[in-house]
Amino acid sequence: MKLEPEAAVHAPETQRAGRARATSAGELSHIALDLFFEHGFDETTVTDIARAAGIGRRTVFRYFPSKNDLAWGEFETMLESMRSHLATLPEDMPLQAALRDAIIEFNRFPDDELHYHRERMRLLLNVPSLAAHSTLKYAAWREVVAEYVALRRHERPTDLVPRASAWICLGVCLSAYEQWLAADDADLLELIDRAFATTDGFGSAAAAESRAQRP
Amino acid sequence: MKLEPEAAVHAPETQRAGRARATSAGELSHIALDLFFEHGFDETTVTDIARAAGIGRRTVFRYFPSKNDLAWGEFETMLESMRSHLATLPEDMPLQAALRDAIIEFNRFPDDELHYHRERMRLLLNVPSLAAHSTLKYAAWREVVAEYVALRRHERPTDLVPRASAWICLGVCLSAYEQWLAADDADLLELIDRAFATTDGFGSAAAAESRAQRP
DNA sequence: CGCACCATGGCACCCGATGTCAATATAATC
DNA sequence: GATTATATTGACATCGGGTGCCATGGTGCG
Repeated sequence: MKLEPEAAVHAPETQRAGRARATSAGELSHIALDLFFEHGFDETTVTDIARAAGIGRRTVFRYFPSKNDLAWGEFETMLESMRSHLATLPEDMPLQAALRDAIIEFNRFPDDELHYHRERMRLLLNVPSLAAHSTLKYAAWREVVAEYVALRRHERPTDLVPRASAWICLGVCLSAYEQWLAADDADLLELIDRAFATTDGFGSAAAAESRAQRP
Repeated sequence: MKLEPEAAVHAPETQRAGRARATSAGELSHIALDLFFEHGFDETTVTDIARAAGIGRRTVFRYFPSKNDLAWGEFETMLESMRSHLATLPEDMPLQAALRDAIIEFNRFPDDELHYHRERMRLLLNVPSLAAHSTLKYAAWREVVAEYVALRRHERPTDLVPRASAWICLGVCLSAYEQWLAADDADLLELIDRAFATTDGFGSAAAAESRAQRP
């Protein structure tokens, strides 16, 4: 599983002065993940990873800001492609349909990467320190959703509805992921679809009722 | 703001052999929060907190498993009361209305604690390390919701709909909290109500559409 | 009193994370 | 090919959160 060098760096950086990198973020992340799978996340120290990659411990932190980020790999890149995918959707597409489409696309992986992706997600959702760290990643993901909802509704991304929509989308995704990890023959995309349907009627009755009760 | 000794300990523990506790979890949490408010979370070391409380650093970790948990205080106790509140709701109450009711109750605070609660939430939502740690607390909260939804739907708490519902409820709450913190004259409970309404129609169209497309 | 019991806190230690700095390697330019 | 600009690299050193260990100190009871 060879990755393009500099795959994680945002600037393509065709020709640059100075010493060439000894490794790439993608490569380093894979080395770390293999160790995590084999020995467990907490049992693997950054020193172990550095040794396995043949670089210095300090250098690991130059590629990834923290040990946690190693497990997340190139999430930022994926976020960016979701953002641009949303931008291509037609204005007249219903908002919910657009979100569903973008989220399904975000979670579509080639067959040969599915197993790897599954194991990675198993770590991210089950290892406490990783699950904790994930909040920050999810916030970035929600921001993408909120920005789109705000655009479509002519509001600010910080307004209530964009924010709440983003949270709901995240919840839909993660509950689908949880089911996916529990049943190894499940289809992730179909689960996301079903989770989306859960929001049906949710809140409307309660909110209407409440508005009637409190003048 | 004096707290009962052992307020955080589940067993009431009337008379116990052995040395008496030097402080209580509630008291310690308040001391820590005051320091966090004044100097910032990251700038406050556990040693500072221990010194302010007049106890040893090691002892702090005996009351709270981590520095993060100090900021959360007695969340588990609040969870427990939400669980028992849900248990008192009539079976024939619509599920969404029941959830809305329990969540509103969970977030009702006496006026004199509102300011304190606000500052605490501001920390929890904005300090990165606390926001990260919150995932684990939210998971426990969602578990309470999922258990109730499962009970009402005769499913398991790990099934898709209970899990997704719990996520949606959490999202509703947190987006309301965010608005509340941004506008200091806002009414938290009303914001939660409005956020609940956001779920209206969410997903239903998209999901139906999708089911039609994929045989 | 003496005993069992439990909280305390000092100490050493691990590990993740960060700043500094000198050595080194390479690309572009002359 | 030599020079220079630019980055990488890793060896320190340091800090703070978290943990195991164990002696010590306070409490109630027989």
